[in-house]
Amino acid sequence: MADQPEPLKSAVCRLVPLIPAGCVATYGQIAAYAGSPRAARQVGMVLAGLPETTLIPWQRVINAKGAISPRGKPGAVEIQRILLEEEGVKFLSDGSIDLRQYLWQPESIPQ
DNA sequence: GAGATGACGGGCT
DNA sequence: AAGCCCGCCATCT
Repeated sequence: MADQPEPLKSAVCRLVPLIPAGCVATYGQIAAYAGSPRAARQVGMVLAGLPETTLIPWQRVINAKGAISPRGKPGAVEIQRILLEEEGVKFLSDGSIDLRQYLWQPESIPQ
């Protein structure tokens, strides 16, 4: 029987916690592993909807340019940078992250 | 229902 | 190299 496609929100909540501390993943990467390679923006929407008390490491998700995505909420970008630095992620002088060094490269995705 | 918006990505200038 | 533009697609007005 054909199983329902897992809702994106559920997939995000399952996949993002798999990103190890000290690594980052891109929105597009999460979307692709979630089975919706064109849903990068929706991944951002799911993260935006998380409560501030969430245990999900949302800060490890950045954009494909290796930068923290700007957003409406003031200060949120700064917070994300601090959280990542606390996990050992180094930022370049232009405020971006070297994806060659920090991008999450999973060998397999457990169900 | 149509148009605007957004935590994106990739291509072109 | 940096910016601009366009495609994508769920949400919101």
